[in-house]
Order: sequence, then C-alpha cells, then structure tokens
Amino acid sequence: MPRKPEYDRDALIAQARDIFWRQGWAGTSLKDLERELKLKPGSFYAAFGSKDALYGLALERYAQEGIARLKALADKLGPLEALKAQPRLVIEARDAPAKACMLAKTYAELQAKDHALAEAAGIHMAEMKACFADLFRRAQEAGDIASDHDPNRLATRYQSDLLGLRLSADRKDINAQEIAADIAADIDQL
Amino acid sequence: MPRKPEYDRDALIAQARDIFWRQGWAGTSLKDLERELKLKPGSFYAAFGSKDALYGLALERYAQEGIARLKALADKLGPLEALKAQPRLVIEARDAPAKACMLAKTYAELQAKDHALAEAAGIHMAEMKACFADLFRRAQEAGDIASDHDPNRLATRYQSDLLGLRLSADRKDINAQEIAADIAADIDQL
DNA sequence: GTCTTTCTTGAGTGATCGCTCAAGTATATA
DNA sequence: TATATACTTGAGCGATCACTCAAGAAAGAC
Repeated sequence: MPRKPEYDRDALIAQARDIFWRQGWAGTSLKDLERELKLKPGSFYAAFGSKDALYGLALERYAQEGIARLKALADKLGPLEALKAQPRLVIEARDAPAKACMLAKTYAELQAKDHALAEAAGIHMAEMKACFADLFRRAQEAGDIASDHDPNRLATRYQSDLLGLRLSADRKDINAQEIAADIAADIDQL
Repeated sequence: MPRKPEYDRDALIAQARDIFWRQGWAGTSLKDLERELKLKPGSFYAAFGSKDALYGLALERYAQEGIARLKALADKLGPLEALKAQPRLVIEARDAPAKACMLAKTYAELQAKDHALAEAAGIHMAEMKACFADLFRRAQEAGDIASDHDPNRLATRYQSDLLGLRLSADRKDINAQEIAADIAADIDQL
C-alpha cells in the first residue's frame, strides 16, 4: 500500500561507516551525514533513530566484515599464512577511508566518557582477538608454530602489533610496509 | 605596578594536558576546562588565547616530558635496558590519565580534518622515533644489538609496537604486562 | 591615599549541535 | 479514480559550542 524508501539502507550504513571511520564520532556532524548520504533530517531520523544508532550499525558492519575477511583469508591460505598476510593486507587496502582501525579509534575517542559505543568497540575487538587466537591455535595444531606458546597470548600481542601498525600507517614519515613485513617475520620465528 | 595572576600557568598547562589526554580534543569543552582549571572565560582567554592554543601547549609539554623521561632512563640504564624497560614503564604509570599515547590519540582524532594539532602531534611522534633510533644505534655501538639491523627501521617498528601496546592497555580484557614483556623480549633477540 | 595597570568576573554573543514535527508528496491497494 | 499509508522535506527547536567584553576588584608606584 505505501510508498517505498528511495534509499538503500545497507549502502547508507556502509557510507556512514566510511565517514565515521575517517572523521570519528565527534568529528562527524549530522550536517556531514545529511550531505553525504543525501538525506534530510526527517528521513535520517526515520531511518536510523539517532546519530549514535547509526554509528552503532556502522561499527557492527565494520567488525563483521573484518572478521569475515579474515576467515575467508584463512580458508584460502590456511591459518599461518593468513596471519602473516593480514598485516600487509590491512595497510594496502586502497579504498579504505583510513589505515587505522575504526574499532580502536572509536575506543580511544569515547572510552573516557564511558560511552556505549566504546564498550561496543571493545567487544568487537575482543571478538577479533578470539579469531586471531583461533588461527594461532590451528597453526599450532598444523605444526607450523611451536606448541609451547599460549595462543591467547600470541593473539593479544599480534592484535596489539596490528593496531600499532595501522595507527602508524596513517603517518607520512612511516614505512608501514616494513613494519608489516617485520610483524609477519616474527610469526615465522615462533 | 599591576597585580599578579592568581594562577600558576605551568600547573594549568599540565592540568589541561591531563584533561585533553583523557578526553581528546572534541571531547573536552571549555566548560570542562573552566571548571577543572577554575578559570572564568575571560581569564582563560587572557591566559591562553584559545582552546587550540592551550591544546598545543599541552601537547608540547607532553612530548617534551616524554622525551626527557626517556633520555633520563637511558642515562640511568644505558640504551638497551632503557628500550627494554620503556614498554613496562609506560603502562605502569599509575597517575597517567590514560594508557594510550596523547600524540597518537590527537593524530587519530584530527588528522582527517588536516588540523594543525594533528600535524604537531605527527612532528612530536617523529621526534620520539628519532630518539628511539638513537638508542638503537647506541645499543649497536655498545655491541648489545647485531650491527646488521637498520636502527631507523628498528625504531619505527618499536614505536609502532609501543603505540599498539598503549592502546591495548586501556582495555580491560588485555594483559598489557604480557605484551610489554614480549616487546622487551624481542629486543633481546636482535 | 591616589592613580595606574592588570586580573577577575560572568552575562551574553552568534554559530552550530543533535533532533522534532507538521505539511507536502508519491505509491500500492481497493 | 479514490483512499490509505508511508516517505520526503525543511523550518526551526532548545542546548551547547567556542568565545567576547565591559565592569568590578586587587595590588604595586608615587
């Protein structure tokens, strides 16, 4: 009976994710979103409810796609090679709005205020860490990594290194390729 | 002839640094600063000129003290042991308003907008990186690190690892002590 | 004490923030 | 074609943003 929306909700969430990813939470105003998503305030609020709600959707999308990409990589290369390839891949993504991780940026920006979005980012980072731990565990089972390492500890260090790499990759005076190569080389030493 | 200000400018800058460090640039309003620094708007603007100007002073103070602390540590322990101790020290600082590096937080928050403060943060990070490179070079000269490594590359990776460590240290589900120990252990492998 | 200079105070500036809502418009059903 | 049901539009809401400025208070110079 009624008319259908003119926008593609999924595409708008992806677009919002890129804007938030680049500019952060406070750095993105509703004016920015309205202009980029081509939505008037009324449509925006009918579609998403609030700026925070849309940010939450964008964050969830970001995390889901990140995990899906990692799992696809592991299916293709196996756990060890996936872990070695990931550092290079995350900084080489040409169409990404920023090198730094959106989860880390969100957490860093909003944690001090105990914002719900910071908590959500933390949960997503923990999920990602669990994925890394799983890959390390499987690499051990495959005999590619010595069994005397704790996979959770390896994953924690690995994720920390990736966050640092991605932060550094946004700087012009940094050769991120070298860092990525060094992180990958560390995995071969295990 | 005139009257003297009632505030201690240096102390105010240090206090502002802690607030900005914790809450970020957009996350800190002038109301926040006025309340914490106990300055009315008039006095605030007479003393510092603008929110950005004070942030710049706070950032410079942060960077200077960080470098001074590192150099003092190197004087006390020597270059190799200083590099090994630094990861543990930065996350153990109990009175710090945040574990994450203020330079990195500033850069991540403001880089997308080409804000002058992001550029300043980038310059300070480059200075810090140069300090690390100097320590690696001296550790090589002392025979503590194999001479076939490029000290600049070691410094880049080391700084990246430290940034990741400090970001991770603000999370509750992370054992930052273990990451710090692993970073220190890596240096012994060189 | 008087004057001069500076600091302190806080009401108030215009701009922007996230957000609301009533009116207008388009479309699927009857 | 008529009606019901959404979607679209944009003026405008109160709150907060960074910031200003005129008036009052305090302290050294004389």
